[in-house]
Amino acid sequence: MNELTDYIKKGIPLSDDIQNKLEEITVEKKVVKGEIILPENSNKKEHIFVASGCLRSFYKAENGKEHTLQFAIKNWWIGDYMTLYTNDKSVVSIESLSHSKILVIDHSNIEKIYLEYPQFEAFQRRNFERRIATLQKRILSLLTLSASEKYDQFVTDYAAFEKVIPNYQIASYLGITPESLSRIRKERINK
Amino acid sequence: MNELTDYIKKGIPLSDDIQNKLEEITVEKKVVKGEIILPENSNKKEHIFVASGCLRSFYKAENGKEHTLQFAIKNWWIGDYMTLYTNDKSVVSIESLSHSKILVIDHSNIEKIYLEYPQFEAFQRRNFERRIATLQKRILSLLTLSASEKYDQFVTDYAAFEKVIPNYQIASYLGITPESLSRIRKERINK
DNA sequence: ATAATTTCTTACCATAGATCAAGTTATATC
DNA sequence: GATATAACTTGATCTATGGTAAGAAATTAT
Repeated sequence: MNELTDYIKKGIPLSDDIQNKLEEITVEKKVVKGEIILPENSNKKEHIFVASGCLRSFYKAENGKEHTLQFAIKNWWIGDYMTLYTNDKSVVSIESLSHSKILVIDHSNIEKIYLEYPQFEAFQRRNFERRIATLQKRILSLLTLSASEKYDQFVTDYAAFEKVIPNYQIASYLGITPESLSRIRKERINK
Repeated sequence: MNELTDYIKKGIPLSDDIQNKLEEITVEKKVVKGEIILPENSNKKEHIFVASGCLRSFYKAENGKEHTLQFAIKNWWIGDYMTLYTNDKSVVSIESLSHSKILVIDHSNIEKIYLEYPQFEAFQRRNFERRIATLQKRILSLLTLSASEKYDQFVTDYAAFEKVIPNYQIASYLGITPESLSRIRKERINK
């Protein structure tokens, strides 16, 4: 297992001083399963850090179908990056898939911490470099793998969270239908 | 056009002081069409800034097929982020699609500049946030759009570079075959 | 516990896009 | 400018995955 795969599975925990600072200007929030943390079409620009549990961001297409952009597990950040630096309203929704503990930090507040704590800026810069790597890895998967291969990879990378994430959401993350995923899972059992 | 689309089209130019500093520790390099800047299976950890021209990074699958991960145009950064923090050899190749001017900076050198120039750290952190946004936007396209819709979006975002980029590479970026792209282009002409 | 709702499975049919193959046009090389 | 090579097009067929529908299983609410 290389460091990228390791990062995908575990994220990078905050150092104590940064976590303390973040908790100073925000509150660790407990959310329950199904709770919407950021709705679509919101004006909020927020960064969410997952202390425990599991969140997901998803895009709702015009035809009503949901497409999962990201699952965020312990030590991961999640937010609507696509509208962070625009005046547009949020394009994704973020919901909790389990009882979770999260830090919700407004973008303008986080910018203040960057100024105050250069080590946080450095931490995030490296963190973002790894995020770029995982996103590129996913793009390559979408470009090169069959439905069944994508599912294999998902199970490897998100093993611990399979129980929390319903299959239809896994399907929507992989870009396949729930029916196809069901067929793929059947093959696995039979062989 | 929102700021994200704007960023996709133009990138973010370096400020003069950062550009000077980067040129101090590296050299602006001229590369010709077809030149390989970073081969796959290399041990190099390099960041490349495109001053002019067009580069692309691509992954070569076992079956020999090439999958384009990124086109980098003026003011864009390109590199193998997937192996930046691992001991693995580079998984993508980077080549020039035109006569281009680039800055090639070793990862260990760039880390030094981050330490010396906090404003460069801040610049890159924001830059990476936008990168994450564009990558997520592409993932949503791959999840939600038909071949023809993906091509429409590509033409909008990369309009200026259509002439430099051969169609089979556009196809490999969109995750379709050159034959399919050819049929899509035919439809456009007929309507 | 029972009912209501949501998620998952399975079967059958439909289709977007892939593959194969052959020709055409464009680009690079001598 | 002729020739070789690479890129593009077009048609015929194939296939992986999607869509529809209906029932089974699991989860949630009463």
